[in-house]
Amino acid sequence: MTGGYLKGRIRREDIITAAAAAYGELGYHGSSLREIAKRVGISHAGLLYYFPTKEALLAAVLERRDAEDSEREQLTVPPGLAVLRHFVALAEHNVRHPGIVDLYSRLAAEAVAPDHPAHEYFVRHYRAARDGVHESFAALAARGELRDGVEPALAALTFIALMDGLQVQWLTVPGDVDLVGSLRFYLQNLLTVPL
Amino acid sequence: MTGGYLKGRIRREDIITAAAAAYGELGYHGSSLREIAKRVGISHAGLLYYFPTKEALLAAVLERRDAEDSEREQLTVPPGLAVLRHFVALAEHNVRHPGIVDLYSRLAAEAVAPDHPAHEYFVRHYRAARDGVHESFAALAARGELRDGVEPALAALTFIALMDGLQVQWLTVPGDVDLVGSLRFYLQNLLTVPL
DNA sequence: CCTACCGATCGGTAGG
DNA sequence: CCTACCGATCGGTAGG
Repeated sequence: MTGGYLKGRIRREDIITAAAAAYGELGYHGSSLREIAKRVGISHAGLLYYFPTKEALLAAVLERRDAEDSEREQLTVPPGLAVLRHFVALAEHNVRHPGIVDLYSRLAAEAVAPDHPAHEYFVRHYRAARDGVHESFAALAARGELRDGVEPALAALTFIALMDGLQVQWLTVPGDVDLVGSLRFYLQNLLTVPL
Repeated sequence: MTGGYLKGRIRREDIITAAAAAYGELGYHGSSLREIAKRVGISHAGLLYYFPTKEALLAAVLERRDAEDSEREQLTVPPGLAVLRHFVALAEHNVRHPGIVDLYSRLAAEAVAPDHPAHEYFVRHYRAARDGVHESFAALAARGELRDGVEPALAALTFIALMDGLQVQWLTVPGDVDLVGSLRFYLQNLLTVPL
Protein backbone atom coordinates (compact mmCIF):
# COMPACT_ATOMS: atom_id res chain seq x y z
CA MET A 1 0.00 0.00 0.00
CA THR A 2 2.53 2.59 -1.15
CA GLY A 3 1.05 6.05 -1.53
CA GLY A 4 -0.23 6.79 -4.98
CA TYR A 5 0.91 10.36 -4.56
CA LEU A 6 4.52 9.32 -4.19
CA LYS A 7 4.37 7.20 -7.32
CA GLY A 8 2.90 10.13 -9.21
CA ARG A 9 5.61 12.47 -7.99
CA ILE A 10 8.33 10.06 -9.05
CA ARG A 11 6.71 9.70 -12.44
CA ARG A 12 6.65 13.45 -12.89
CA GLU A 13 10.34 13.65 -12.04
CA ASP A 14 11.12 10.88 -14.52
CA ILE A 15 9.24 12.73 -17.23
CA ILE A 16 11.08 15.98 -16.50
CA THR A 17 14.42 14.16 -16.62
CA ALA A 18 13.60 12.54 -19.95
CA ALA A 19 12.33 15.85 -21.36
CA ALA A 20 15.51 17.70 -20.33
CA ALA A 21 17.63 15.06 -22.05
CA ALA A 22 15.52 15.23 -25.20
CA TYR A 23 15.59 19.05 -25.33
CA GLY A 24 19.38 18.88 -25.11
CA GLU A 25 19.69 16.34 -27.89
CA LEU A 26 16.92 17.48 -30.20
CA GLY A 27 15.98 20.98 -29.10
CA TYR A 28 12.57 21.88 -27.71
CA HIS A 29 10.77 22.04 -31.04
CA GLY A 30 12.49 18.86 -32.16
CA SER A 31 11.38 16.88 -29.12
CA SER A 32 7.97 15.34 -29.63
CA LEU A 33 5.79 14.31 -26.74
CA ARG A 34 5.81 10.80 -28.19
CA GLU A 35 9.62 10.66 -28.10
CA ILE A 36 9.76 11.85 -24.49
CA ALA A 37 6.95 9.50 -23.47
CA LYS A 38 8.71 6.56 -25.09
CA ARG A 39 11.83 7.22 -23.01
CA VAL A 40 9.69 7.03 -19.89
CA GLY A 41 7.80 3.99 -21.10
CA ILE A 42 4.32 5.47 -21.38
CA SER A 43 2.13 6.75 -24.21
CA HIS A 44 2.20 10.38 -25.24
CA ALA A 45 -1.38 10.72 -24.07
CA GLY A 46 -0.27 9.39 -20.71
CA LEU A 47 2.36 12.08 -20.54
CA LEU A 48 -0.32 14.69 -21.15
CA TYR A 49 -2.07 13.38 -18.06
CA TYR A 50 0.86 14.74 -16.02
CA PHE A 51 1.61 17.84 -18.08
CA PRO A 52 -1.41 19.25 -19.90
CA THR A 53 0.56 20.85 -22.76
CA LYS A 54 4.01 20.71 -24.32
CA GLU A 55 4.78 24.14 -22.90
CA ALA A 56 3.83 23.11 -19.38
CA LEU A 57 6.48 20.41 -19.58
CA LEU A 58 9.07 22.92 -20.73
CA ALA A 59 8.18 25.18 -17.83
CA ALA A 60 8.68 22.29 -15.41
CA VAL A 61 12.10 21.54 -16.90
CA LEU A 62 13.21 25.15 -16.49
CA GLU A 63 11.83 25.34 -12.96
CA ARG A 64 13.79 22.29 -11.91
CA ARG A 65 16.95 23.63 -13.50
CA ASP A 66 16.63 26.80 -11.47
CA ALA A 67 15.94 24.85 -8.30
CA GLU A 68 19.08 22.76 -8.81
CA ASP A 69 21.20 25.81 -9.47
CA SER A 70 19.92 27.52 -6.34
CA GLU A 71 20.71 24.44 -4.31
CA ARG A 72 24.30 24.19 -5.51
CA GLU A 73 24.74 27.92 -5.07
CA GLN A 74 24.83 28.67 -1.39
CA LEU A 75 23.23 32.04 -0.98
CA THR A 76 25.86 32.94 1.59
CA VAL A 77 28.59 33.59 -0.99
CA PRO A 78 29.47 37.30 -0.74
CA PRO A 79 30.20 39.31 -3.90
CA GLY A 80 33.84 39.10 -4.94
CA LEU A 81 36.36 36.42 -5.84
CA ALA A 82 34.24 33.71 -4.25
CA VAL A 83 31.47 34.29 -6.79
CA LEU A 84 33.91 34.04 -9.70
CA ARG A 85 35.34 30.83 -8.26
CA HIS A 86 31.81 29.56 -7.98
CA PHE A 87 31.31 30.07 -11.71
CA VAL A 88 34.52 28.17 -12.43
CA ALA A 89 33.22 25.36 -10.23
CA LEU A 90 29.98 25.44 -12.19
CA ALA A 91 31.98 24.99 -15.40
CA GLU A 92 33.77 22.01 -13.83
CA HIS A 93 30.41 20.55 -12.95
CA ASN A 94 29.15 21.12 -16.48
CA VAL A 95 32.09 19.35 -18.09
CA ARG A 96 31.00 16.20 -16.27
CA HIS A 97 27.34 16.74 -17.24
CA PRO A 98 27.21 17.52 -20.96
CA GLY A 99 23.48 16.88 -21.01
CA ILE A 100 22.87 19.99 -18.96
CA VAL A 101 25.05 22.04 -21.26
CA ASP A 102 23.24 20.62 -24.28
CA LEU A 103 19.87 21.54 -22.83
CA TYR A 104 20.91 25.04 -21.94
CA SER A 105 22.68 25.85 -25.21
CA ARG A 106 19.95 24.48 -27.42
CA LEU A 107 17.17 26.25 -25.55
CA ALA A 108 19.06 29.55 -25.36
CA ALA A 109 19.54 29.60 -29.12
CA GLU A 110 15.91 28.69 -29.85
CA ALA A 111 14.64 31.19 -27.32
CA VAL A 112 16.10 34.28 -28.98
CA ALA A 113 12.75 34.38 -30.81
CA PRO A 114 10.45 36.62 -28.73
CA ASP A 115 7.51 34.23 -29.15
CA HIS A 116 9.42 31.18 -27.92
CA PRO A 117 7.88 29.84 -24.70
CA ALA A 118 11.27 30.02 -22.95
CA HIS A 119 12.12 33.53 -24.16
CA GLU A 120 11.15 35.37 -20.98
CA TYR A 121 12.99 32.78 -18.93
CA PHE A 122 16.24 33.55 -20.72
CA VAL A 123 15.72 37.30 -20.56
CA ARG A 124 15.48 37.00 -16.78
CA HIS A 125 18.31 34.48 -16.68
CA TYR A 126 20.73 36.76 -18.53
CA ARG A 127 19.81 39.76 -16.40
CA ALA A 128 20.26 37.86 -13.15
CA ALA A 129 23.56 36.31 -14.20
CA ARG A 130 24.94 39.62 -15.41
CA ASP A 131 23.81 41.54 -12.35
CA GLY A 132 25.31 38.98 -10.00
CA VAL A 133 28.69 38.99 -11.70
CA HIS A 134 28.61 42.77 -12.10
CA GLU A 135 28.22 43.18 -8.37
CA SER A 136 31.26 40.99 -7.78
CA PHE A 137 33.43 42.84 -10.28
CA ALA A 138 32.38 46.13 -8.70
CA ALA A 139 33.40 44.83 -5.27
CA LEU A 140 36.76 43.72 -6.66
CA ALA A 141 37.27 47.11 -8.29
CA ALA A 142 36.59 48.86 -5.00
CA ARG A 143 39.34 46.79 -3.41
CA GLY A 144 41.76 47.51 -6.25
CA GLU A 145 41.79 43.90 -7.33
CA LEU A 146 40.72 44.70 -10.87
CA ARG A 147 43.24 45.81 -13.47
CA ASP A 148 43.18 49.45 -14.59
CA GLY A 149 40.64 50.26 -17.26
CA VAL A 150 38.48 47.19 -16.59
CA GLU A 151 34.86 48.29 -16.45
CA PRO A 152 32.86 46.00 -14.16
CA ALA A 153 29.73 46.17 -16.31
CA LEU A 154 31.53 45.16 -19.50
CA ALA A 155 33.54 42.54 -17.66
CA ALA A 156 30.33 40.96 -16.38
CA LEU A 157 28.59 41.00 -19.76
CA THR A 158 31.55 39.48 -21.59
CA PHE A 159 32.08 36.88 -18.89
CA ILE A 160 28.57 35.51 -19.25
CA ALA A 161 28.79 35.64 -23.03
CA LEU A 162 32.13 33.84 -22.95
CA MET A 163 30.72 31.01 -20.85
CA ASP A 164 27.86 30.51 -23.30
CA GLY A 165 30.01 30.71 -26.39
CA LEU A 166 32.57 28.30 -24.96
CA GLN A 167 29.87 25.77 -24.22
CA VAL A 168 28.56 25.68 -27.79
CA GLN A 169 32.07 25.35 -29.18
CA TRP A 170 32.92 22.69 -26.61
CA LEU A 171 29.85 20.67 -27.57
CA THR A 172 30.76 20.93 -31.25
CA VAL A 173 34.49 20.12 -30.99
CA PRO A 174 34.99 18.75 -27.45
CA GLY A 175 38.64 17.85 -27.95
CA ASP A 176 39.61 21.36 -29.04
CA VAL A 177 38.12 23.29 -26.12
CA ASP A 178 39.29 23.48 -22.51
CA LEU A 179 36.19 24.92 -20.88
CA VAL A 180 37.55 25.46 -17.39
CA GLY A 181 41.03 26.54 -18.47
CA SER A 182 39.59 29.14 -20.82
CA LEU A 183 37.44 30.65 -18.10
CA ARG A 184 40.39 30.82 -15.71
CA PHE A 185 42.50 32.43 -18.40
CA TYR A 186 39.88 35.08 -19.01
CA LEU A 187 39.31 35.90 -15.35
CA GLN A 188 42.96 35.94 -14.38
CA ASN A 189 43.51 38.42 -17.15
CA LEU A 190 41.17 40.92 -15.51
CA LEU A 191 42.50 40.54 -11.96
CA THR A 192 45.52 41.87 -10.12
CA VAL A 193 45.28 39.03 -7.58
CA PRO A 194 45.41 35.27 -8.13
CA LEU A 195 42.01 33.67 -8.71
CA MET B 1 13.37 36.43 -75.15
CA THR B 2 15.22 36.73 -71.86
CA GLY B 3 17.45 33.73 -71.18
CA GLY B 4 15.77 31.02 -69.21
CA TYR B 5 19.07 30.32 -67.52
CA LEU B 6 19.27 33.79 -66.02
CA LYS B 7 15.75 33.55 -64.67
CA GLY B 8 16.58 30.22 -63.09
CA ARG B 9 19.69 31.59 -61.46
CA ILE B 10 17.80 34.53 -60.01
CA ARG B 11 15.13 32.19 -58.71
CA ARG B 12 17.75 30.05 -57.02
CA GLU B 13 19.23 33.10 -55.33
CA ASP B 14 15.78 34.19 -54.15
CA ILE B 15 15.18 30.77 -52.65
CA ILE B 16 18.52 30.80 -50.84
CA THR B 17 17.79 34.26 -49.45
CA ALA B 18 14.37 33.19 -48.19
CA ALA B 19 15.81 30.00 -46.70
CA ALA B 20 18.55 31.88 -44.84
CA ALA B 21 15.94 34.23 -43.36
CA ALA B 22 13.73 31.32 -42.33
CA TYR B 23 16.62 29.37 -40.76
CA GLY B 24 17.44 32.42 -38.69
CA GLU B 25 13.89 32.94 -37.51
CA LEU B 26 12.78 29.34 -37.10
CA GLY B 27 15.94 27.23 -37.13
CA TYR B 28 16.73 24.68 -39.81
CA HIS B 29 14.46 21.95 -38.46
CA GLY B 30 11.71 24.49 -37.84
CA SER B 31 11.75 25.81 -41.40
CA SER B 32 9.50 23.78 -43.66
CA LEU B 33 9.96 23.72 -47.40
CA ARG B 34 6.40 24.98 -47.68
CA GLU B 35 7.20 28.02 -45.54
CA ILE B 36 10.28 28.88 -47.55
CA ALA B 37 8.46 28.30 -50.83
CA LYS B 38 5.61 30.55 -49.74
CA ARG B 39 8.06 33.41 -49.10
CA VAL B 40 9.32 33.04 -52.66
CA GLY B 41 5.82 32.69 -54.08
CA ILE B 42 6.03 29.13 -55.39
CA SER B 43 4.84 25.73 -54.21
CA HIS B 44 7.04 23.53 -52.06
CA ALA B 45 7.22 21.02 -54.90
CA GLY B 46 8.42 23.84 -57.13
CA LEU B 47 11.20 24.55 -54.66
CA LEU B 48 12.25 20.92 -54.85
CA TYR B 49 12.70 21.41 -58.58
CA TYR B 50 15.61 23.75 -57.76
CA PHE B 51 16.95 21.96 -54.68
CA PRO B 52 16.28 18.22 -54.66
CA THR B 53 16.24 17.84 -50.86
CA LYS B 54 15.96 19.97 -47.75
CA GLU B 55 19.63 19.34 -46.99
CA ALA B 56 20.73 20.47 -50.45
CA LEU B 57 19.11 23.82 -49.74
CA LEU B 58 20.93 24.11 -46.41
CA ALA B 59 24.22 23.36 -48.16
CA ALA B 60 23.53 26.13 -50.65
CA VAL B 61 22.81 28.61 -47.85
CA LEU B 62 26.08 27.77 -46.10
CA GLU B 63 28.04 27.95 -49.34
CA ARG B 64 26.74 31.41 -50.08
CA ARG B 65 27.51 32.56 -46.55
CA ASP B 66 31.11 31.48 -46.97
CA ALA B 67 31.33 33.12 -50.37
CA GLU B 68 30.08 36.43 -48.95
CA ASP B 69 32.52 36.27 -46.04
CA SER B 70 35.43 35.60 -48.40
CA GLU B 71 34.41 38.56 -50.53
CA ARG B 72 34.28 41.01 -47.63
CA GLU B 73 37.55 39.66 -46.27
CA GLN B 74 40.34 40.79 -48.50
CA LEU B 75 42.86 37.99 -48.46
CA THR B 76 45.67 40.54 -48.33
CA VAL B 77 45.23 41.30 -44.62
CA PRO B 78 48.42 40.18 -42.86
CA PRO B 79 48.24 38.52 -39.43
CA GLY B 80 48.23 41.02 -36.58
CA LEU B 81 46.18 44.00 -35.46
CA ALA B 82 44.57 44.33 -38.87
CA VAL B 83 42.90 40.94 -38.52
CA LEU B 84 41.50 41.83 -35.12
CA ARG B 85 40.18 45.12 -36.49
CA HIS B 86 38.63 43.14 -39.28
CA PHE B 87 36.67 41.09 -36.76
CA VAL B 88 35.45 44.24 -35.05
CA ALA B 89 34.34 45.50 -38.44
CA LEU B 90 32.53 42.21 -38.98
CA ALA B 91 30.68 42.77 -35.69
CA GLU B 92 29.72 46.27 -36.85
CA HIS B 93 28.38 44.74 -40.03
CA ASN B 94 26.46 42.12 -38.10
CA VAL B 95 24.75 44.71 -35.87
CA ARG B 96 23.17 46.14 -39.01
CA HIS B 97 22.24 42.68 -40.31
CA PRO B 98 20.58 40.78 -37.46
CA GLY B 99 19.24 38.19 -39.91
CA ILE B 100 22.76 36.91 -40.53
CA VAL B 101 23.42 36.69 -36.82
CA ASP B 102 20.13 34.86 -36.31
CA LEU B 103 20.97 32.34 -39.01
CA TYR B 104 24.44 31.70 -37.69
CA SER B 105 23.49 31.41 -34.01
CA ARG B 106 20.52 29.16 -34.61
CA LEU B 107 22.39 26.81 -36.91
CA ALA B 108 25.47 26.68 -34.68
CA ALA B 109 23.38 25.57 -31.70
CA GLU B 110 21.45 22.97 -33.71
CA ALA B 111 24.60 21.67 -35.31
CA VAL B 112 26.32 20.60 -32.10
CA ALA B 113 24.60 17.26 -32.76
CA PRO B 114 27.07 15.13 -34.77
CA ASP B 115 24.34 13.92 -37.13
CA HIS B 116 23.12 17.42 -38.00
CA PRO B 117 23.67 18.13 -41.71
CA ALA B 118 25.58 21.32 -40.85
CA HIS B 119 27.77 19.74 -38.15
CA GLU B 120 30.88 19.27 -40.29
CA TYR B 121 30.49 22.79 -41.62
CA PHE B 122 30.72 24.23 -38.10
CA VAL B 123 33.61 21.97 -37.10
CA ARG B 124 35.57 23.38 -40.04
CA HIS B 125 34.30 26.89 -39.38
CA TYR B 126 35.48 26.92 -35.75
CA ARG B 127 38.87 25.48 -36.66
CA ALA B 128 39.44 28.02 -39.41
CA ALA B 129 38.33 30.96 -37.28
CA ARG B 130 40.46 29.90 -34.33
CA ASP B 131 43.54 29.21 -36.45
CA GLY B 132 43.27 32.56 -38.19
CA VAL B 133 42.99 34.53 -34.95
CA HIS B 134 45.66 32.41 -33.29
CA GLU B 135 48.13 33.31 -35.99
CA SER B 136 47.44 36.99 -35.41
CA PHE B 137 47.83 36.78 -31.64
CA ALA B 138 51.09 34.90 -32.13
CA ALA B 139 52.36 37.65 -34.43
CA LEU B 140 51.39 40.28 -31.86
CA ALA B 141 53.13 38.33 -29.10
CA ALA B 142 56.32 38.17 -31.17
CA ARG B 143 56.26 41.95 -31.46
CA GLY B 144 55.64 42.38 -27.73
CA GLU B 145 52.20 43.84 -28.33
CA LEU B 146 50.48 41.23 -26.15
CA ARG B 147 50.31 41.63 -22.39
CA ASP B 148 52.44 39.30 -20.26
CA GLY B 149 50.93 35.90 -19.60
CA VAL B 150 48.49 36.06 -22.52
CA GLU B 151 48.66 32.75 -24.36
CA PRO B 152 47.85 33.23 -28.05
CA ALA B 153 46.01 29.91 -28.33
CA LEU B 154 43.70 30.60 -25.41
CA ALA B 155 43.21 34.19 -26.49
CA ALA B 156 42.08 32.98 -29.91
CA LEU B 157 39.71 30.35 -28.56
CA THR B 158 38.07 32.69 -26.07
CA PHE B 159 37.80 35.45 -28.64
CA ILE B 160 35.77 33.31 -31.02
CA ALA B 161 33.65 31.98 -28.15
CA LEU B 162 33.03 35.50 -26.91
CA MET B 163 31.79 36.65 -30.31
CA ASP B 164 29.34 33.76 -30.50
CA GLY B 165 28.09 34.16 -26.94
CA LEU B 166 27.64 37.90 -27.33
CA GLN B 167 25.56 37.38 -30.44
CA VAL B 168 23.07 35.07 -28.74
CA GLN B 169 22.73 37.42 -25.79
CA TRP B 170 22.40 40.40 -28.10
CA LEU B 171 19.60 38.68 -30.04
CA THR B 172 17.79 37.87 -26.80
CA VAL B 173 18.14 41.25 -25.07
CA PRO B 174 19.30 43.68 -27.77
CA GLY B 175 19.07 46.75 -25.57
CA ASP B 176 21.35 45.31 -22.90
CA VAL B 177 24.27 44.30 -25.11
CA ASP B 178 26.83 46.48 -26.90
CA LEU B 179 28.26 43.95 -29.33
CA VAL B 180 31.04 46.08 -30.77
CA GLY B 181 31.97 47.80 -27.51
CA SER B 182 32.27 44.47 -25.73
CA LEU B 183 34.60 43.07 -28.35
CA ARG B 184 36.78 46.19 -28.23
CA PHE B 185 36.88 45.97 -24.44
CA TYR B 186 38.00 42.37 -24.57
CA LEU B 187 40.69 42.89 -27.18
CA GLN B 188 42.08 46.07 -25.68
CA ASN B 189 42.47 44.19 -22.43
CA LEU B 190 44.87 41.73 -24.04
CA LEU B 191 46.97 44.30 -25.89
CA THR B 192 49.74 46.67 -24.89
CA VAL B 193 49.03 48.88 -27.89
CA PRO B 194 45.82 50.71 -28.87
CA LEU B 195 43.52 48.67 -31.09
C1' DC C 1 -2.72 6.03 -17.12
C1' DC C 2 -4.67 3.47 -22.02
C1' DT C 3 -6.67 3.10 -27.02
C1' DA C 4 -8.40 5.48 -30.61
C1' DC C 5 -8.94 9.25 -32.94
C1' DC C 6 -8.77 14.36 -34.87
C1' DG C 7 -6.94 18.02 -38.11
C1' DA C 8 -2.65 19.89 -39.43
C1' DT C 9 1.80 19.58 -41.24
C1' DC C 10 6.00 17.37 -42.72
C1' DG C 11 9.55 15.91 -46.82
C1' DG C 12 9.31 13.80 -50.90
C1' DT C 13 7.31 11.70 -55.40
C1' DA C 14 4.41 11.09 -59.76
C1' DG C 15 3.14 12.86 -63.74
C1' DG C 16 2.59 16.29 -66.36
C1' DC D 1 7.42 25.02 -62.36
C1' DC D 2 2.09 22.98 -60.94
C1' DT D 3 -1.61 19.76 -58.79
C1' DA D 4 -2.34 15.87 -56.40
C1' DC D 5 -0.92 12.64 -53.68
C1' DC D 6 1.93 9.40 -50.30
C1' DG D 7 3.20 7.69 -45.54
C1' DA D 8 4.83 9.56 -41.33
C1' DT D 9 4.50 12.46 -37.53
C1' DC D 10 2.81 16.27 -34.78
C1' DG D 11 0.02 18.20 -30.30
C1' DG D 12 -4.09 17.55 -28.33
C1' DT D 13 -8.83 15.43 -27.13
C1' DA D 14 -12.56 11.87 -26.03
C1' DG D 15 -13.86 8.49 -23.28
C1' DG D 16 -12.88 5.33 -20.45
